[in-house]
Amino acid sequence: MATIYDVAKAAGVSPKTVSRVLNSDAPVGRETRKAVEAAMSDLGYVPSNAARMMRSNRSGLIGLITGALSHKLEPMEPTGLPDLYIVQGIQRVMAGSGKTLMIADTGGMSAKVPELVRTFLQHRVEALIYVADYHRKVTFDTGAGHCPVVLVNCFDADGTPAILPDDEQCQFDLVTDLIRSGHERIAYLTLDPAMVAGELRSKGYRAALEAAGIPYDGALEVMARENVEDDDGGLLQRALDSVLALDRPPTVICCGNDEMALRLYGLIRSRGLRIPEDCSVAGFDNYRAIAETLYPPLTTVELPYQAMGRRAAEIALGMINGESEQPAGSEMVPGPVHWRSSVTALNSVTKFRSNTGSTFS
Amino acid sequence: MATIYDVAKAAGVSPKTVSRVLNSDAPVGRETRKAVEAAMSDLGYVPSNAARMMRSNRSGLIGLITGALSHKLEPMEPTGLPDLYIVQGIQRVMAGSGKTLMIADTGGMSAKVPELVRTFLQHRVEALIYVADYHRKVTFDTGAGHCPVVLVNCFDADGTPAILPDDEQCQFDLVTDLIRSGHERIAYLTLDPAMVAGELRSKGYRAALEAAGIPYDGALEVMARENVEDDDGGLLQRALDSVLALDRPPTVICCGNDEMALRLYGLIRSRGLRIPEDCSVAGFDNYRAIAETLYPPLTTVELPYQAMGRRAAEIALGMINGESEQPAGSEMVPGPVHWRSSVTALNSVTKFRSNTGSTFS
DNA sequence: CGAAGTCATGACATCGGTGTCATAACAGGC
DNA sequence: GCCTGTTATGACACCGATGTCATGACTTCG
Repeated sequence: MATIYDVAKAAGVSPKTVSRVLNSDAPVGRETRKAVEAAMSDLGYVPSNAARMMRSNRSGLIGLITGALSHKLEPMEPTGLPDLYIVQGIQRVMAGSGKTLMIADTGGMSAKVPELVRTFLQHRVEALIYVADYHRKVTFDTGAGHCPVVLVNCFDADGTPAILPDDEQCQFDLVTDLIRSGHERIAYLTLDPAMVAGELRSKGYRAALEAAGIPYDGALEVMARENVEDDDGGLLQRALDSVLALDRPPTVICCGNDEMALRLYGLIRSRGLRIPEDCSVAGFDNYRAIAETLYPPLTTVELPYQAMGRRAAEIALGMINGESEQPAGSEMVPGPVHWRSSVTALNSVTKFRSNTGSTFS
Repeated sequence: MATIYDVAKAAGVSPKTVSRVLNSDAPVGRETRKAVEAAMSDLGYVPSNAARMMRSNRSGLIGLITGALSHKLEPMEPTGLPDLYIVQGIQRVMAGSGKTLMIADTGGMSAKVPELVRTFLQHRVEALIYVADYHRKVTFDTGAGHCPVVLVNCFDADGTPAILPDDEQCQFDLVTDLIRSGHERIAYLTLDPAMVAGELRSKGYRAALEAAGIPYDGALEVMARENVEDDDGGLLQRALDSVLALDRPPTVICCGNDEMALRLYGLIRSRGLRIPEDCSVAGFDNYRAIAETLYPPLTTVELPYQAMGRRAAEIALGMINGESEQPAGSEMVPGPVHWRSSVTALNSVTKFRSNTGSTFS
């Protein structure tokens, strides 16, 4: 592979002049420039980033660690691909930034992360972005390497900058919209509260009730999914029956996610109830394969994964440029409520404006 | 960031000795080694790949260019994610090879490819892999840079090594299995033959008939999908009616892909026919969201995208090591037939063994 | 016309590792 | 005791760019 010396010799100039043509950081005579450019193209010269980096100490690389690529990709598995969306968002911002994004996949084994970090540090990446596949707490260690780190869809104990989905705000917005449309008896069939997302969503649910002055009724909030392998759905059935058996049964049932709503549709109908006339249903995730396909289409709320990715990329770039001193800690990104016909309005208000940019479809 | 000189000074040895500890390419005294290792860990030393590369001229990098990450990811869009599967296959092989895979996404704009190639060449990647999103012809130019290139899911005019799905063989296998189960009047509603995949599948269909000694009837092979925006499905309806109206109508209808089969199910039933009793149906792609969900489940054939990715990675590694001189030209990878109940057996053979590793589910 | 400023260019050192060769200490064989 | 061989280590050049400084030619201004 041709070097800058080969080009210099071929053009009859000094290497430094070739360098000046490459970077246009100093004036070069017209004839000289032409000769150099001709030599470069003759020799198929491509400058070496490695050599360039040794002087400048700027690699132009951003490291991205994720497991998004190794997902099973079973299209019918009712799980979105949150991390893939996040990666897309990051990719989009980086593409326009002049930095080169290096993506490394864990292959599903988080034990490989330290090795990948090491490789990235050897390449002197200017920032590291770690994308988790679901909202959770992690420990992310770069060794002693003091490289800017941004966590996405996860957070650690050290206050590393983190971009997180605002599960709480989303659930709050959804329940608030339900209340505005006249619902007061609002059940919530929750995910396992051991999951970060589950706990936050519950908080949002209660906060929305409180903000509206509706007393919290513990009987309306029931765990309906355990984070275990052999969850056969019995938990959901019992949860549904327990809220339907209340003296004042709910007029709407919120689900921990859209998948749960999908199964709930069948259970509710097998109890002889109509959706939404006898019982409204709301989900969480806006997993469109479910939400738009169900009849009636499902009211749900969306976590803004692409936007999270974009935001993470912006923060990483900002840290590189030293703009933001210490973005310190986590940043929540809320997402829109998708209002569909699985929820019926109980009051006379036929139209209302949400404060959260809800969409109607 | 600490350098090898800092470590040397801290350990009271020469930089070269530190280098020897790093690479264990020469004996080092036990005490010396311990001192060096202590210094490295104290300083959080990480060797610079850039500097290392300058001497060795081996970057340890493989460049991967794809559009897989920027797909729309609409889960209900009846299209698989072939290139994402391919990337997974490549990733898997590379992870075990000691090379670092750099993934660059085109963001859907193929015009950005030359720029990405240039960036990769600047990083002195040892090989370049280009993954296309559907089987097609491309031109892929690395400039004068003589870097090994492997194309996946596409091919060019210059005989660049290419890994391709064996559309023809797959369709051949599927039709052959149909014939074995007693079908002789086999219709084929094709994709637009302007598509590479469409043409190859048609060839496979005809070859299977010929191999079985069944005369080809042009009236049974009808184009049912044009590669245009406003394809409203009318073409498919007319194609179906034309084959059903024949004197000897088909006993089984093959579709250009699973999506077409999905729509065909509805059309066939609206004609008052039962599947598979009155008319069997076969698809192409094994797009599981469709094939496994339909009732009855769809017999179809799968293109082996993951395997293609793995094979491409192996070939790239082989070219780097100079093993395979010139793998020259393209390599076809066949995939398995998935035999499901959308096809009924017309003969008395209840069980048969395919020569192509069919699966039964 | 001389001083100062701009333009175009080259010599040389440097970044952080590693390959080559030299050196020193010490062992064993004759 | 001398030669040869092994082990452990260092000095030094080099990979391919670029930053710094110097140089010579030419322009401009007072």
